[in-house]
Amino acid sequence: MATIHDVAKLAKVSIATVSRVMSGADPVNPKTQQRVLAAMEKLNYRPNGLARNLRNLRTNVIIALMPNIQNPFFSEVIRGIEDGAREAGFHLLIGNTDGDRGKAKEYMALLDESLADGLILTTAQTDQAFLDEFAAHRPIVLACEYMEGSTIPTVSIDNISAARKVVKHLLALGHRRIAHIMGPNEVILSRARLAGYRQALQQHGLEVDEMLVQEGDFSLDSGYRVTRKLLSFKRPPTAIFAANDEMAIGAIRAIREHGLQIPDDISVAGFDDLTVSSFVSPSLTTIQQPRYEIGYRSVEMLIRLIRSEPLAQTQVVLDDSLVIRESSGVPKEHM
Amino acid sequence: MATIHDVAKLAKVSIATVSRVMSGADPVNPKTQQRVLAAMEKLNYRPNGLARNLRNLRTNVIIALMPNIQNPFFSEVIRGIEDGAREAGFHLLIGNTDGDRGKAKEYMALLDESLADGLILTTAQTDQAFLDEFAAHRPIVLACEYMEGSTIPTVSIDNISAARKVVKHLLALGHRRIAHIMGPNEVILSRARLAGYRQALQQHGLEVDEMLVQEGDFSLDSGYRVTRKLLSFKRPPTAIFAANDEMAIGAIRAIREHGLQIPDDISVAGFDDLTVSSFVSPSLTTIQQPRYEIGYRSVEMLIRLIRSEPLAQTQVVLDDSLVIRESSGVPKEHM
DNA sequence: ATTGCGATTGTAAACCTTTACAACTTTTTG
DNA sequence: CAAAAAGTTGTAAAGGTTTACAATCGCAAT
Repeated sequence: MATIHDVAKLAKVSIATVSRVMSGADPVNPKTQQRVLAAMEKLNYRPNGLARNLRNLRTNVIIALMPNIQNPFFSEVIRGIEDGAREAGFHLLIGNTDGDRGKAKEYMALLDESLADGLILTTAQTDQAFLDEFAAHRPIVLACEYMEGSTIPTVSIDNISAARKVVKHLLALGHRRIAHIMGPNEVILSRARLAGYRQALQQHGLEVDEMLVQEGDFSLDSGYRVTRKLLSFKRPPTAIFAANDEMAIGAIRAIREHGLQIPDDISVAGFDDLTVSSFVSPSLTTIQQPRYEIGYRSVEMLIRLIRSEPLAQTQVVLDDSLVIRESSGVPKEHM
Repeated sequence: MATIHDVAKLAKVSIATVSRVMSGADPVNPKTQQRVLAAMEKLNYRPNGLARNLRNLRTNVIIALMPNIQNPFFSEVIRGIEDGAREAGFHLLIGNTDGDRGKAKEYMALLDESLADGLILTTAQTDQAFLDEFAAHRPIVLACEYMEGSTIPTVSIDNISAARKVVKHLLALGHRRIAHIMGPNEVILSRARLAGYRQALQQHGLEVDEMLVQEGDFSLDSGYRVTRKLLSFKRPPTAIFAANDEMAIGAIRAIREHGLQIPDDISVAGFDDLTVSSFVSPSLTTIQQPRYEIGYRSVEMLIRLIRSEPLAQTQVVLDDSLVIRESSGVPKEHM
């Protein structure tokens, strides 16, 4: 591999001049520049990024941590992050934590080893004190989740009000026995959506039947299993609100296998509006959230942090919207 | 940030000794070691990875390039890659190309800038000559796709025979007008699956009706659109074989909207066996391929290449299997 | 006492850039 | 024509490691 010294020697200039030709920061005599460019071409010279990074103490790498790449929700967020990163000249390192805090910490350590410039967390398991401490001295942005009482810059929707919106929709259709399939309890997001569910019922003067709140893990399969359980009750729910679309699709499968019609016998609503949700049958009532934009805005903020530029806003809340499709309808007794 | 010099000074040793304590390669007097460890602890020392990488001319980063992170097929492959990489102490940089060759080349350039040690391509657009040349001097593995006549190490299934298997299944059920929704023609994989489709028909003594071969782009939506077109024909097909599950799910939607029953009026088969494919209604007949293993084996090979270790095999072909579910059945006229 | 050896540690170069500063050349100005 | 300014280039240090090689020390063997 040719180095800058080889180029300098061939072009009969100093290495400083070669560097200047590359960066374009300082003026270089056009003739000299030509010689240098010719030499670089001839030697097929490629600057060594490691040396450059060491000198600059910058890597132009940002890390995005997510609990599960497989979840299509996150892959759209990633797209936003990746596009934003690209535009600013950053590369994206993706870390899959599988919800494992140890893995997450491994990735976080890369910041301290100068192997990455910043970090985006798409799900904070609740080690809030640790996280706050960590974020105090390092560029970090929290995407998708809002952490009560934290000062970490955040981009998300208002999960509580969004969940409330879904449940109110079901209430307005006439449902009274509405179940909730929540995500893992240790995920902040899950608890926020559950809170919205409770609020809607309470505002409607209804008690929450704790039997109707069941925990899943955001996977298709968990939605399927939990729904079978719900259907086995003496008084099964007339509507199910799942904390994400995947679990809702699992629920749909379980309901159909049970010989019931959607939405005639039972309504289903999800959360996230995955692309597939408008293609499944019945198509899914759900909350559309600006996943791409969440990613894009997060990385924008992160890069400002990295550059020590001031943030206009430290907590960004984006709009969501309820998308009503075939899976939710008036309950039977009301028809 | 404390450096190795600070640690050395505090522990009253040379930087070489500190380095030795970290690497554990050379022997160090236990007492000295204790002093050094204490100093590191006290200063909260973290070695600078950039400096280490520059010195070693290694980054421990590998890049995985894919056309589309959003495709759930790839996210499972990524998991395999990521796990394999982690186990070997490598980090994974994910590059989304959007099928754009320019973006792909940008990522590939990172190898020449010493910012990554190796590359896994999950889809080769056909710039075969360029790719062969590029791979000749750099650690590269091709995952998912087999490139005819290339010497680039590859891990994949036999797409031709797998596609043949699907079509033979449909033929065995009695179908004669079988459509194929292929992937983008410039993707090798798409052409392989098309080839399998043709072979199966020919081996059965049937002509290929070129009207029944339509091109999609692997997205749900393209499957939907193409199917509407197929259904508008005077003599629509009695079965549709889509080159991936997403297009198949799009096809199902279009067929239902058209008021037809699956599989009574028309059968559908996909390719990939996404998790969601067993949850949609009707559940999908498809080809199961070992996505995780493809990723895992690819990275294994790549790391051997990076370490200049010999490869036992340069072209690995893994097993696939046909999964028959609800979406395929006997055509009407045969019932 | 001398020699030799193993164990341990230190010195200094190398990895390849970027950039502050100095130096030199050419042009402009009075 | 001298002096100042502008334009161009070079020198050398710095960024933080790893490691080949040399040096030192203690101790056993002769």
